[in-house]
Amino acid sequence: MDKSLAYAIFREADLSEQEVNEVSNHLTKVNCKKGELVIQQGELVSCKYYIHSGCLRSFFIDEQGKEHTLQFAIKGWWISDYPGYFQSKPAIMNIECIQDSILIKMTKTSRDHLFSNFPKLESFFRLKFENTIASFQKRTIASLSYTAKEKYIQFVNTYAEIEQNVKNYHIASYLGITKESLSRIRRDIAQKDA
Amino acid sequence: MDKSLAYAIFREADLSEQEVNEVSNHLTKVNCKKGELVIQQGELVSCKYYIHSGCLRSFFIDEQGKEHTLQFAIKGWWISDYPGYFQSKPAIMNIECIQDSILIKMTKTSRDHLFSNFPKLESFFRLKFENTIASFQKRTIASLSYTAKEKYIQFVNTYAEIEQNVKNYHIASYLGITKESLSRIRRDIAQKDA
DNA sequence: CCGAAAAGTTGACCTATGATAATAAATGGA
DNA sequence: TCCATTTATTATCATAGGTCAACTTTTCGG
Repeated sequence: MDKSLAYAIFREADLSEQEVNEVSNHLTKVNCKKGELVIQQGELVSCKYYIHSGCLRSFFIDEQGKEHTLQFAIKGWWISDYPGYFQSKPAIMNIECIQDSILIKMTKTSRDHLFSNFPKLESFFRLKFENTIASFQKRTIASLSYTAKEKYIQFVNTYAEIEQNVKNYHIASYLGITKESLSRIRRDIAQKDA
Repeated sequence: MDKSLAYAIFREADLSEQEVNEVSNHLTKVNCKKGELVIQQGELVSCKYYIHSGCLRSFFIDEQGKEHTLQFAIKGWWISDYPGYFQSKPAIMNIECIQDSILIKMTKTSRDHLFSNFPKLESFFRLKFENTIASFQKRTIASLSYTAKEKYIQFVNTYAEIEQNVKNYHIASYLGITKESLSRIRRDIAQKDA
């Protein structure tokens, strides 16, 4: 894959030219159309994806057939079904392209190979993981203590860029409420502002 | 600190005797009484703790003064305020000893030092982080799609050992419901079983 | 072993959010 | 540009879980 892309993705890892070359060989560029699923519930998870452009979401479908959005990912983020990816198991969620996107794919095999050869890369991802964990703790706090309205306001403030790229019913399913409830919340907010 | 303890904590890291010695110098054993707070909301977070014995929980207090439990930790687990720990910032939560415990404390400084000298340790924690992230994704799924009753049943099944060590109102606050609701759920389950 | 404090339960009532259904508005392909 | 489809809104009614308050049971220090 194009070296300049690899360089951009791992900028903070401060790789040498030699290292960038090697890493590039393990990455694949993937064009993905709106609506495509790059990971499907039940299928073995073998990759994670870096979003070069576009927008994706991970969601799962419960027994009643309802969708629940776990995560959105935009430019610069990584996304995968982590329980499946880390343990090479079937996905418990789907990952859907919600806008035409350009993705950089990294297989688990490549990753393991790179980790053992380039400690810098392992550090790079360890740092990413730390941020992910901190975010999850914050989201858990929000989910335990905020009302639906507060969650929505926080979401909009924290992820303004994402908010502009996704449907309201996706946001609702991320917040754990129905699209109708979100609609009421939005009306309340609009009224108060007026 | 006692080398055999360090050896046990990092068993999977497969450290050499030399490495165990070095690591030991960076760990401190702490005895902690039931009720003590090892981390307090608002104070700078400088350590994470390994639980050698006993039980702890992390929780935060919202604006209405209500407690929300984020995590429990028993023998073999690590606990900290991660947003604070990773970024050396003030804690957004409290960490309380809910049983007399023996903890092994690792400062951020020690950790950073050890990571740069022992890649094995960085791998060790990277793996832990992966498991943590996978667990968080699963918890998020539960919190988005399960009823209170289902969450409780899953909790008991997943964390039987913890369930025996903590108060019901702690479990309620972990599940995001009131102690009264949990009480009713438990009655329902008991009735069905009878 | 006792009594106070902590933990758990129960009942009556309330409220935020869900369910359903109808409608309105926005979007996008021919 | 138009129409079909998708998305968003609104209204009505239902319900899971919250609130408050009284009461019971358990725990634990003296």
